[in-house]
Amino acid sequence: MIFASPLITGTLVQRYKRFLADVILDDGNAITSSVPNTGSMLGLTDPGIKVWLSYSNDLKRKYPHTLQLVEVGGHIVGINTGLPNRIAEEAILAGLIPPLAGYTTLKREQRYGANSRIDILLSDEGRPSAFVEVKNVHFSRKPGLAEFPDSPTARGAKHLDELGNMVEIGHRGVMLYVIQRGDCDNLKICGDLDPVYAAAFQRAMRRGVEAYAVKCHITPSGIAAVRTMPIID
DNA sequence: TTGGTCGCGATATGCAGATT
DNA sequence: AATCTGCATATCGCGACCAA
Repeated sequence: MIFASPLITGTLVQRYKRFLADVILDDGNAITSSVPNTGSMLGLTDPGIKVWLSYSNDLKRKYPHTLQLVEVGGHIVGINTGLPNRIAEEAILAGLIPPLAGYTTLKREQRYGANSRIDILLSDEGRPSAFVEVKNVHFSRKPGLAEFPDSPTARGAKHLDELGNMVEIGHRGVMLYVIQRGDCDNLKICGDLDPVYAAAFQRAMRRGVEAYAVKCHITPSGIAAVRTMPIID
Protein backbone atom coordinates (compact mmCIF):
# COMPACT_ATOMS: atom_id res chain seq x y z
CA MET A 1 0.00 0.00 0.00
CA ILE A 2 1.71 3.15 -1.25
CA PHE A 3 0.41 6.55 -0.20
CA ALA A 4 -0.98 8.38 -3.20
CA SER A 5 1.12 11.45 -2.58
CA PRO A 6 4.02 12.22 -0.24
CA LEU A 7 2.92 12.72 3.33
CA ILE A 8 3.27 16.02 5.13
CA THR A 9 5.04 16.09 8.48
CA GLY A 10 4.05 18.03 11.57
CA THR A 11 3.72 18.01 15.34
CA LEU A 12 0.58 16.90 17.15
CA VAL A 13 -1.04 19.54 19.36
CA GLN A 14 -4.08 17.61 20.49
CA ARG A 15 -6.58 15.01 19.37
CA TYR A 16 -10.21 15.63 20.25
CA LYS A 17 -13.80 14.80 19.30
CA ARG A 18 -12.73 11.39 18.01
CA PHE A 19 -12.33 12.53 14.44
CA LEU A 20 -10.17 15.59 14.77
CA ALA A 21 -6.62 16.60 15.60
CA ASP A 22 -4.84 19.93 15.71
CA VAL A 23 -1.41 19.81 14.12
CA ILE A 24 1.36 22.33 13.55
CA LEU A 25 2.90 21.53 10.19
CA ASP A 26 6.64 21.74 9.70
CA ASP A 27 6.10 24.83 7.56
CA GLY A 28 4.60 26.55 10.60
CA ASN A 29 0.95 26.41 9.65
CA ALA A 30 -1.50 25.31 12.34
CA ILE A 31 -4.24 23.13 10.85
CA THR A 32 -7.04 20.84 11.89
CA SER A 33 -6.88 17.34 10.46
CA SER A 34 -9.39 14.53 10.35
CA VAL A 35 -8.45 11.35 12.19
CA PRO A 36 -9.57 8.12 10.50
CA ASN A 37 -9.53 6.17 13.75
CA THR A 38 -12.30 6.28 16.30
CA GLY A 39 -10.57 4.00 18.78
CA SER A 40 -8.84 5.09 21.91
CA MET A 41 -5.41 5.20 20.25
CA LEU A 42 -3.95 4.63 23.69
CA GLY A 43 -0.44 6.03 23.89
CA LEU A 44 -0.51 7.34 20.33
CA THR A 45 -1.91 10.83 20.85
CA ASP A 46 0.55 12.45 23.21
CA PRO A 47 0.95 16.17 22.41
CA GLY A 48 4.26 16.94 20.76
CA ILE A 49 4.78 13.70 18.85
CA LYS A 50 5.72 13.74 15.20
CA VAL A 51 2.90 12.95 12.79
CA TRP A 52 2.45 12.38 9.06
CA LEU A 53 -0.62 13.53 7.17
CA SER A 54 -1.97 13.03 3.70
CA TYR A 55 -3.62 15.86 1.78
CA SER A 56 -6.76 15.55 -0.31
CA ASN A 57 -7.87 17.92 -3.04
CA ASP A 58 -11.49 16.88 -2.60
CA LEU A 59 -13.40 20.15 -2.24
CA LYS A 60 -16.22 18.45 -0.36
CA ARG A 61 -13.98 17.76 2.58
CA LYS A 62 -14.10 20.10 5.50
CA TYR A 63 -10.53 19.35 6.52
CA PRO A 64 -8.27 18.31 3.63
CA HIS A 65 -5.60 16.74 5.86
CA THR A 66 -5.85 13.17 7.14
CA LEU A 67 -3.69 11.82 9.95
CA GLN A 68 -1.94 8.66 8.74
CA LEU A 69 1.17 7.95 10.84
CA VAL A 70 2.50 8.89 14.25
CA GLU A 71 5.94 8.44 15.77
CA VAL A 72 6.15 6.80 19.18
CA GLY A 73 9.41 5.81 20.85
CA GLY A 74 11.33 6.22 17.62
CA HIS A 75 8.98 3.96 15.66
CA ILE A 76 6.35 4.81 13.09
CA VAL A 77 2.82 3.58 13.74
CA GLY A 78 -0.05 3.61 11.24
CA ILE A 79 -3.36 4.77 12.70
CA ASN A 80 -5.66 4.76 9.68
CA THR A 81 -8.23 2.05 10.39
CA GLY A 82 -9.30 1.98 6.76
CA LEU A 83 -5.96 0.69 5.58
CA PRO A 84 -5.75 -2.74 7.24
CA ASN A 85 -8.41 -4.17 4.94
CA ARG A 86 -6.36 -3.13 1.94
CA ILE A 87 -3.15 -4.37 3.51
CA ALA A 88 -4.79 -7.68 4.39
CA GLU A 89 -6.11 -8.08 0.88
CA GLU A 90 -2.65 -7.43 -0.56
CA ALA A 91 -1.08 -9.87 1.89
CA ILE A 92 -3.55 -12.63 1.05
CA LEU A 93 -3.24 -12.14 -2.71
CA ALA A 94 0.55 -12.13 -2.41
CA GLY A 95 0.46 -15.42 -0.56
CA LEU A 96 2.12 -13.98 2.53
CA ILE A 97 -0.37 -15.78 4.76
CA PRO A 98 0.06 -19.43 3.78
CA PRO A 99 -3.14 -20.76 5.41
CA LEU A 100 -5.14 -18.28 3.30
CA ALA A 101 -3.28 -18.72 0.04
CA GLY A 102 -4.64 -20.16 -3.16
CA TYR A 103 -8.29 -19.12 -3.17
CA THR A 104 -9.61 -18.12 -6.57
CA THR A 105 -12.08 -15.49 -5.36
CA LEU A 106 -11.66 -12.66 -2.89
CA LYS A 107 -14.56 -10.37 -2.04
CA ARG A 108 -14.66 -7.54 0.44
CA GLU A 109 -17.47 -6.37 2.69
CA GLN A 110 -19.84 -9.29 2.23
CA ARG A 111 -22.99 -9.58 4.33
CA TYR A 112 -23.37 -12.56 6.62
CA GLY A 113 -24.72 -13.68 9.98
CA ALA A 114 -26.93 -11.48 12.11
CA ASN A 115 -26.74 -8.31 10.09
CA SER A 116 -22.97 -8.28 10.06
CA ARG A 117 -20.48 -7.76 7.32
CA ILE A 118 -17.31 -9.74 6.83
CA ASP A 119 -14.24 -7.83 5.79
CA ILE A 120 -12.94 -10.42 3.35
CA LEU A 121 -14.60 -13.54 1.97
CA LEU A 122 -12.38 -16.12 0.28
CA SER A 123 -14.10 -18.75 -1.80
CA ASP A 124 -13.09 -21.55 -4.08
CA GLU A 125 -14.64 -24.61 -5.64
CA GLY A 126 -14.16 -27.72 -3.63
CA ARG A 127 -13.17 -26.30 -0.29
CA PRO A 128 -14.84 -24.34 2.49
CA SER A 129 -15.12 -20.59 2.14
CA ALA A 130 -13.06 -18.53 4.57
CA PHE A 131 -14.68 -15.65 6.42
CA VAL A 132 -11.87 -13.27 7.32
CA GLU A 133 -12.37 -10.52 9.86
CA VAL A 134 -9.60 -7.92 9.78
CA LYS A 135 -8.59 -6.06 12.91
CA ASN A 136 -6.23 -3.16 13.23
CA VAL A 137 -3.51 -3.33 15.90
CA HIS A 138 -1.31 -0.42 16.88
CA PHE A 139 -0.95 -0.81 20.64
CA SER A 140 2.28 -1.86 22.34
CA ARG A 141 3.42 -1.52 25.92
CA LYS A 142 6.46 -3.78 25.76
CA PRO A 143 9.22 -3.67 23.14
CA GLY A 144 8.51 -6.18 20.42
CA LEU A 145 5.06 -7.11 21.68
CA ALA A 146 1.87 -5.83 20.06
CA GLU A 147 -1.36 -6.14 22.01
CA PHE A 148 -5.04 -6.19 21.17
CA PRO A 149 -7.42 -4.73 22.09
CA ASP A 150 -6.40 -1.39 23.55
CA SER A 151 -9.86 -0.69 24.94
CA PRO A 152 -13.11 -2.63 25.44
CA THR A 153 -14.61 -3.63 22.13
CA ALA A 154 -18.00 -5.28 22.31
CA ARG A 155 -18.16 -5.31 18.54
CA GLY A 156 -14.95 -7.24 18.31
CA ALA A 157 -16.29 -9.88 20.68
CA LYS A 158 -19.46 -10.17 18.62
CA HIS A 159 -17.38 -10.73 15.50
CA LEU A 160 -15.56 -13.60 17.22
CA ASP A 161 -18.86 -15.25 18.11
CA GLU A 162 -20.16 -14.91 14.58
CA LEU A 163 -16.96 -16.37 13.16
CA GLY A 164 -17.55 -19.32 15.49
CA ASN A 165 -21.03 -19.67 14.02
CA MET A 166 -19.54 -19.77 10.53
CA VAL A 167 -17.21 -22.58 11.58
CA GLU A 168 -20.14 -24.57 12.95
CA ILE A 169 -21.94 -24.53 9.61
CA GLY A 170 -18.88 -25.71 7.73
CA HIS A 171 -16.96 -22.57 6.75
CA ARG A 172 -13.62 -21.30 7.97
CA GLY A 173 -13.66 -18.41 10.42
CA VAL A 174 -10.48 -16.36 10.48
CA MET A 175 -9.36 -13.41 12.58
CA LEU A 176 -6.59 -11.50 10.87
CA TYR A 177 -4.76 -8.94 12.98
CA VAL A 178 -2.85 -6.36 10.97
CA ILE A 179 -0.10 -4.86 13.11
CA GLN A 180 0.47 -1.34 11.84
CA ARG A 181 3.92 -0.93 13.36
CA GLY A 182 7.25 -2.37 12.42
CA ASP A 183 8.73 -2.82 15.88
CA CYS A 184 6.69 -5.86 16.97
CA ASP A 185 7.27 -9.55 16.36
CA ASN A 186 4.57 -11.09 18.54
CA LEU A 187 0.91 -10.38 19.21
CA LYS A 188 -0.78 -10.92 22.54
CA ILE A 189 -4.52 -10.87 23.22
CA CYS A 190 -4.49 -8.91 26.45
CA GLY A 191 -7.15 -9.54 29.03
CA ASP A 192 -6.51 -6.62 31.33
CA LEU A 193 -8.02 -3.94 29.12
CA ASP A 194 -10.95 -6.00 27.87
CA PRO A 195 -11.53 -9.30 29.70
CA VAL A 196 -14.75 -9.85 27.76
CA TYR A 197 -12.87 -9.82 24.46
CA ALA A 198 -10.15 -12.11 25.79
CA ALA A 199 -12.78 -14.61 26.92
CA ALA A 200 -14.53 -14.39 23.56
CA PHE A 201 -11.21 -15.03 21.84
CA GLN A 202 -10.59 -18.19 23.87
CA ARG A 203 -14.13 -19.35 23.23
CA ALA A 204 -13.73 -18.77 19.49
CA MET A 205 -10.46 -20.70 19.41
CA ARG A 206 -12.15 -23.68 21.06
CA ARG A 207 -14.87 -23.53 18.42
CA GLY A 208 -12.29 -23.77 15.66
CA VAL A 209 -11.83 -20.14 14.66
CA GLU A 210 -8.35 -19.47 13.23
CA ALA A 211 -6.28 -16.42 14.10
CA TYR A 212 -3.26 -14.96 12.33
CA ALA A 213 -1.24 -11.81 12.82
CA VAL A 214 0.51 -9.91 10.05
CA LYS A 215 3.67 -7.90 10.50
CA CYS A 216 3.95 -4.75 8.44
CA HIS A 217 6.80 -2.58 7.24
CA ILE A 218 5.84 1.06 7.76
CA THR A 219 7.51 4.02 6.09
CA PRO A 220 6.32 7.52 5.24
CA SER A 221 5.85 6.34 1.67
CA GLY A 222 3.71 3.28 2.33
CA ILE A 223 2.69 0.30 4.40
CA ALA A 224 3.43 -3.24 3.27
CA ALA A 225 2.63 -6.59 4.82
CA VAL A 226 5.78 -8.60 5.46
CA ARG A 227 4.90 -11.94 7.02
CA THR A 228 2.85 -13.54 9.75
CA MET A 229 3.90 -13.32 13.38
CA PRO A 230 3.06 -15.58 16.32
CA ILE A 231 0.07 -14.96 18.55
CA ILE A 232 1.13 -15.77 22.09
CA ASP A 233 -0.75 -16.22 25.35
C1' DT B 1 -24.30 -1.38 -19.67
C1' DT B 2 -21.89 2.02 -17.61
C1' DG B 3 -21.08 6.01 -15.19
C1' DG B 4 -22.18 9.35 -11.75
C1' DT B 5 -24.64 10.82 -7.59
C1' DC B 6 -26.92 10.23 -3.23
C1' DG B 7 -27.59 8.37 1.14
C1' DC B 8 -26.84 5.12 4.60
C1' DG B 9 -24.09 2.43 7.85
C1' DA B 10 -19.94 1.89 10.34
C1' DT B 11 -16.88 3.87 13.47
C1' DA B 12 -16.13 5.45 19.40
C1' DT B 13 -16.97 8.18 23.01
C1' DG B 14 -17.88 12.49 25.49
C1' DC B 15 -21.47 15.43 26.45
C1' DA B 16 -26.07 17.45 26.67
C1' DG B 17 -30.53 16.62 27.56
C1' DA B 18 -34.12 13.74 29.25
C1' DT B 19 -35.93 10.49 32.38
C1' DT B 20 -36.41 8.04 36.73
C1' DA C 1 -29.08 12.92 42.17
C1' DA C 2 -28.21 9.22 39.35
C1' DT C 3 -28.85 6.93 35.22
C1' DC C 4 -30.01 6.53 30.55
C1' DT C 5 -30.47 7.99 25.60
C1' DG C 6 -29.04 9.88 21.67
C1' DC C 7 -26.55 13.36 19.24
C1' DA C 8 -22.20 15.20 17.47
C1' DT C 9 -18.38 14.58 14.62
C1' DA C 10 -15.65 13.40 9.49
C1' DT C 11 -14.75 10.22 6.24
C1' DC C 12 -15.16 6.20 3.51
C1' DG C 13 -17.17 2.68 0.78
C1' DC C 14 -20.92 0.26 -0.77
C1' DG C 15 -25.61 -0.33 -2.49
C1' DA C 16 -29.29 1.80 -4.67
C1' DC C 17 -30.88 4.75 -7.93
C1' DC C 18 -31.05 7.56 -12.13
C1' DA C 19 -29.43 9.07 -16.60
C1' DA C 20 -27.08 8.57 -20.85
